[in-house]
Amino acid sequence: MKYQELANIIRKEMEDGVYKEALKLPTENVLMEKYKVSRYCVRNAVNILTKLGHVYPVQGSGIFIRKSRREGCLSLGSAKGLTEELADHAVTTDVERLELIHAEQELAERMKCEIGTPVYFIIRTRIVDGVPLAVEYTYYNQDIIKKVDEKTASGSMFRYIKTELGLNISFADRILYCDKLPEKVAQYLAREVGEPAIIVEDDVYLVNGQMFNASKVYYNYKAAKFFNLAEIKE
Amino acid sequence: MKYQELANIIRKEMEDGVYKEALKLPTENVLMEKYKVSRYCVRNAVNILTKLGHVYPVQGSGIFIRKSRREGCLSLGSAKGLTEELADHAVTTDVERLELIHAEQELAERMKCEIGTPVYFIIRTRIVDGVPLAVEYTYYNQDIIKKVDEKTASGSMFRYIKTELGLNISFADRILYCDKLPEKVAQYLAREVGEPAIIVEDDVYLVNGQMFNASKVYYNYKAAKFFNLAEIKE
DNA sequence: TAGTGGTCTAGACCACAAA
DNA sequence: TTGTGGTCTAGACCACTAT
Repeated sequence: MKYQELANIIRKEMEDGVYKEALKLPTENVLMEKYKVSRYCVRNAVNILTKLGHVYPVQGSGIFIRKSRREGCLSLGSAKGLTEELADHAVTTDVERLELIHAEQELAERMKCEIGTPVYFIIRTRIVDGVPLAVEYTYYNQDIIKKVDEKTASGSMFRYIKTELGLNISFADRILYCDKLPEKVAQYLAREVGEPAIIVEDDVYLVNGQMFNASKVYYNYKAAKFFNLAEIKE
Repeated sequence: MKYQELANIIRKEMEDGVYKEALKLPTENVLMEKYKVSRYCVRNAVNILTKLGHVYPVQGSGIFIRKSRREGCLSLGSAKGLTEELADHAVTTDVERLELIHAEQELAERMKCEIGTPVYFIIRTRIVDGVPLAVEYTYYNQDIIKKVDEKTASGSMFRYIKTELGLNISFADRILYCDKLPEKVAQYLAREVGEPAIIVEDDVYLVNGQMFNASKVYYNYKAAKFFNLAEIKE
């Protein structure tokens, strides 16, 4: 995909401060000329950067660089796993539990699979720079994710699924709410029972529309902030 | 915009159950033929529906209808104000405070305006179906939003800004985290001090890139859930 | 193999901002 | 008035799914 690569290139240039002076990207015409691509590619690349919150185009005026307040925040609009998202930090993982179970009715419904489907059930504590950040309760459909062992579970599951298994992840349904920290989770996080906790539930799908993963993650409310870019149309 | 209208039409048809049987939308070719538009329009319309989480296209296979778990949730990816978002419910608003102040340094920085700029400061309690859902602390740049009175503040500010003032809202930076409910907010929400609360901070921009609104909203954790669609690319 | 959505091109006109 | 991004068209080829 030319436009995805172009987006990466421009992103890199922005990080290197190439456009810091101008506060803008070059015009579409200049970008077309510079990278010898059609306007379609340029506009798609800019769309990607816009969705990521790096720029905003203004009709008649230019493509402005945005400085958002996302520093230190986890992204709600893109999901690539904690390991990649916090690549600048030391992320370690304690696998508290890893077993192959069979989906009973409720789980089968959530995971849109048959009752009795083999499913990996994993509990992990994610520790960032020495501080417990989150506890994940997560399920993987074993018909799709054939093999998970302690070693893979202690690393980046997303990377494993993409590069080792060659599967293409597409999108995630995400529900977010707040509740009091239950006892078991409080222990994993080394915090007090009844404290506030942010809870994020994800349903994750492949490009072919198959759901392969469901999860419920409790975040340490002192350590976790989230960022999102909301569109307002019409 | 033809494709925005087309998206609305298809959305309407989906609501009316036109494609319920097939579980899919018609193919791009059929949609082009049916609505006499180019492929560009069809694909843009489908993109809108995809971003809203209503469909997902699968290469080689079709455009599938999605049933997400968003029922009863507030959207994080689109921001159109509580009044519109909860159009099915009875939303009432108590204006606790409304005054015109002048931005001191900290506020001026956040709102990207000069120190001393006149700014409306508003506190509102939003009540949904009789239950206090949220308390908003919000600031409007008076250079842009010329006039706010008690009456407008007790209704939909977004609708007022769009239809009365004719301004085009574009996007919002959104930060979300969790904390213990402070005393004053607990009173407005009629809940206990120290309970969990979801806090959402928005910076809202016009299409010309001007920031006109900053807000901090405390949600009743028993009543508020949020939904978002996360993309996973590369 | 036929049909689907994904990528890409070239070119036109429109709406808005800045000079 | 000029230059910017926004919308729209027509047409080509690619990648993937179904059969």
